[in-house]
Amino acid sequence: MKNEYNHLKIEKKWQNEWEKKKIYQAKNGFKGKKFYGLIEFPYPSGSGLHVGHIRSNTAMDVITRKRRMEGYNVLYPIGWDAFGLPTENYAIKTGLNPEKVTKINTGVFRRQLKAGGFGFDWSREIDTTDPKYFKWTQWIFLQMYKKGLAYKKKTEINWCTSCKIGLANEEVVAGVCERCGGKVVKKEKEQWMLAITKYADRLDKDLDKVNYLEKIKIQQRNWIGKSEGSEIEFSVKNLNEKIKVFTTRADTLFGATYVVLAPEHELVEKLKSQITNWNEVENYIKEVKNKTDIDRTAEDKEKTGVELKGIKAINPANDEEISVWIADYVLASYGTGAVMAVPAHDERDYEFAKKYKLPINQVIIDVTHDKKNPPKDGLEEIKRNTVIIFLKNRENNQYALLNWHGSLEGITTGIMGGVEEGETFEEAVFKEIKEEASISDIKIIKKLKWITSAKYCASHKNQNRLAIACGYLAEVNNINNQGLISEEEKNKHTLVWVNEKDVLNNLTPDHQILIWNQLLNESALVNDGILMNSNQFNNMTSEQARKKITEFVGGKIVTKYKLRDWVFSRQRYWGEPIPIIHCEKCGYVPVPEKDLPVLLPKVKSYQPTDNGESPLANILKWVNTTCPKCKGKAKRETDTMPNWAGSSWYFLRYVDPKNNKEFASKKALKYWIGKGVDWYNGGMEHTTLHLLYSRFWHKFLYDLKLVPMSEPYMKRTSHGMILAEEGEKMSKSRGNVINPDEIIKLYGADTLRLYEMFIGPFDQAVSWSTESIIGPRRFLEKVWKIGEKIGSSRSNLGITRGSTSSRQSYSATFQTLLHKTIKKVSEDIENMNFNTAVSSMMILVNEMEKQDVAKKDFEMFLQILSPFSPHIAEELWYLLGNKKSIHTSSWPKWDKSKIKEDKIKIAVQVNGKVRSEVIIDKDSDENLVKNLVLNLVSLKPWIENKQIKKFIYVPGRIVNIVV
RNA sequence: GCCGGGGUGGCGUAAUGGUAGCCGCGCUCGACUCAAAAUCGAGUCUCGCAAGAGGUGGAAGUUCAAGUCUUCUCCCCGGCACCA
Repeated sequence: MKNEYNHLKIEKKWQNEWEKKKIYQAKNGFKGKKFYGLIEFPYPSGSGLHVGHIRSNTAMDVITRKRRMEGYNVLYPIGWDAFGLPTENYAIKTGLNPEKVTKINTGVFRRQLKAGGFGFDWSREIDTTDPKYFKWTQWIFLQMYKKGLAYKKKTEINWCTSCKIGLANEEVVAGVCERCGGKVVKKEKEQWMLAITKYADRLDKDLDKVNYLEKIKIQQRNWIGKSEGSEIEFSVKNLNEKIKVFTTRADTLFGATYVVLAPEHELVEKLKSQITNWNEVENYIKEVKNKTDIDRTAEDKEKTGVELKGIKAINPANDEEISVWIADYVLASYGTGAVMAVPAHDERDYEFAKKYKLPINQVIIDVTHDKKNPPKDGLEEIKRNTVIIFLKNRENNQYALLNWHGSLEGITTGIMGGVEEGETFEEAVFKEIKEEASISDIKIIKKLKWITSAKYCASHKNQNRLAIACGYLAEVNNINNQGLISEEEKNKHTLVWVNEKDVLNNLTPDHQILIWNQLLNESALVNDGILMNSNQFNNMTSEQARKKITEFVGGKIVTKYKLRDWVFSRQRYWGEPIPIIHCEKCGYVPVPEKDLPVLLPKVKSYQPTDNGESPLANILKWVNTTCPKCKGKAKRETDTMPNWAGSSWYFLRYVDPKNNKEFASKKALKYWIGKGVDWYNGGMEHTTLHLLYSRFWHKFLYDLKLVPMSEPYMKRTSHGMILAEEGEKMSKSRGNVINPDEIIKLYGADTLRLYEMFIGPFDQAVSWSTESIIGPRRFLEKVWKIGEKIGSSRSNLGITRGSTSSRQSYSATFQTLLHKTIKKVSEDIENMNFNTAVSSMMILVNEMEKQDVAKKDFEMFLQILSPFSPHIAEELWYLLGNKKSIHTSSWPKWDKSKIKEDKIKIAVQVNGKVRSEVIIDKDSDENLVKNLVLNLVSLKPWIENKQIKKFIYVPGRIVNIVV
């Protein structure tokens, strides 16, 4: 009798069985090889598990299941990152206790994750809102405080004027409060900060030690934003004040024609009495307060600013008097909060200078290295002044270009030539147009503001040339006056006229493309180059000049980071209380470690206060306390920690989750995290904040010798999101959320897991498609059928039909495929190419359907399937007579000898087009292949009566014949 | 705007620089059925009767050979420090 594949029955059955047998619990003996696989623990939101969780959890589940079968002691833990805004906002709205809400939500998540069949070690479940857990979050904060890494600083928060509540950036939508639409302003508040910038250099440098995806390292490095630059002081005229600027382009100092301060810069207030247009300045500062940093620096927005009239600064390089401005594109938080503006060589300064008609002085000559004729090492460099002219015929808007012949064949340029001794640039323009186009009646309509240059090798003269060029736009007054071009010039080049839009398609030298683009649309020259208009520094390279000029003006070379210190305060209820007590006499006093954890008080209302303080500030019974030092009256800190706190060290707690003496024992840490977590997978969206924060905390703990290694994670990979069918984010408000419960009920967890592994490349975003799930489901039904057939067969071999000879041919072809598949799936899992692993198993099963399969071969297939679809694999495994779980069996090894193929089919191309195929021995030599190929009948029409210029044979790959 | 990623059939996608479209969905036709579903078989990039030609967002380039490498350009997605 046949059983239908009933996922409901077998999935529940095995989930219970596994829990009973504890097969996924990590062994605690601290012996043998171990593997710690980690996923980001979920935030238990009210909307339940997202299908995206299933994707990332399954991926690490597949990896850890494979490791377990490879004999590792595996730790694959789970927990809840449960403090946070949504729960608190829900509590404010409903009056329900956030603790209760969290209990309900984690209950839903736990049930859903269990239904997914994940091999988590549930005995180590943690919850960041559990006092036994956050006691240690507070404890680590106190260690930071003791080391001077936690400090108070005035910063700005988003303040909703109508809700009277501090808002997260996310809650500010288009400048207004997300919930009430009220006006949002910046409000100053003293907040706790963590000095992550003290670790900036190590956070950057130590990325070399770890195995993170390259794009993750790049993003972290960019976020940390290390840059070498100079600090230079501009004195304020007639006043004993200095403006310190940070710049990475000290080489352009002679071109600094004004200075810009951030509107918040302290000097602005200081200079108030000297500023003659203070009203205007003050209004501007007010306006800026209502903008976010992103709005401020976005380059598509027009730059704004106000001059500080009455104030002048002195450029220390040339002692020139320059104006001083405030503008919102300068941020107080980066560098020194002031910049020197060099409009000729910085896009933003250029735009600003154009708008406010400020002087623009070129000090760097851009140098283009010709790619076709690059300068050669060791040759003499000859400098030449040149003109490059784009000549326009006004009648048809066409431009004259020269197609060069001889040694310059293939090159197309504008009209060009050298400026002779004693000749002006303009004279050279007229001369060259006359020589090369034989037109004398022209008019110069534009001269390029910048001088640019090109370096190339003039190979016929065996010298390198530096052509210093001036670009011109000229117009023909009267084309009818065109004379005859001399024979000599004709031999050198042909004159052609092309439409404006075709100039770029024809023009070949990069240098001339730059000049053309600049003539049409002038913009700043931002590249390094050679100095000009810079007195004794002329002709230096930018790189040399940065150092020399910084020295010359008494500045210093410094390293700056974009990374800012971490604002650690939240004016919220649902977070870890910051364990600090304010005593009027003693100042800030840390809560003694024996008094940890500082618990959240039980209250009825979670409404924030109306003065920007946390809801905790209203609970006087909790706030008022005694100072641990002087026993006098004192108040508790009412700010709580951000949700990032608990997630900065949670992976450490998993190794010893019930320890109440320390956050984890040394022994457990050494065994499990001796060299860091083995493999941490998470979302790209966590690359800059969570990942960096937890690396920072870990380094701090390492410095206290509390963890054995300076980096927390050995390997970091990332998953892509699952979007709704229409390619949008899934969200309640859009109503396009897929509930995994329904999918599991209808198709089974095995199918859902398999589908999500098959859906597309793991690291990329993909759209959900309920329609497509049927594919993986059909696949599992086929597997079920084949398994049933083999299981019910009497023969141990599992072969029910066929003669001896057909069995042999079965052995040869099928086993080759089987072992290739084992190899591919094994390797694909390591590289997270889950989609192609599933695809190759589908190919194998399609083949299995066509023939009888030996039981032991089918068992090997079940083993490689088992990490993806653990329940059905287990069920069939037992059905075939096995007595112990498939998940504790040994991962199958592929047999190299079975994969090897002697004869291969390769394509034969003629001029790059496939014209035929040929079957050859794998290691045939070229002559043999050539002989075989040239006599192919199917190739005759393509090579007959043609001369074979080249015969290319890439062993084992392809043949290409060039005729 | 800055930083990071991506663009290939109707759809999700595959392809160490070497026969573009494997695998899956959908669709078409056929078998089974009174019928439908399920299942099984055949087909499915475009144009063309065919031979063949064209084709991986667009333009140019390197190469015997480009989806893959280089430059430019257009479009889409993620992050931007108080969402997690």
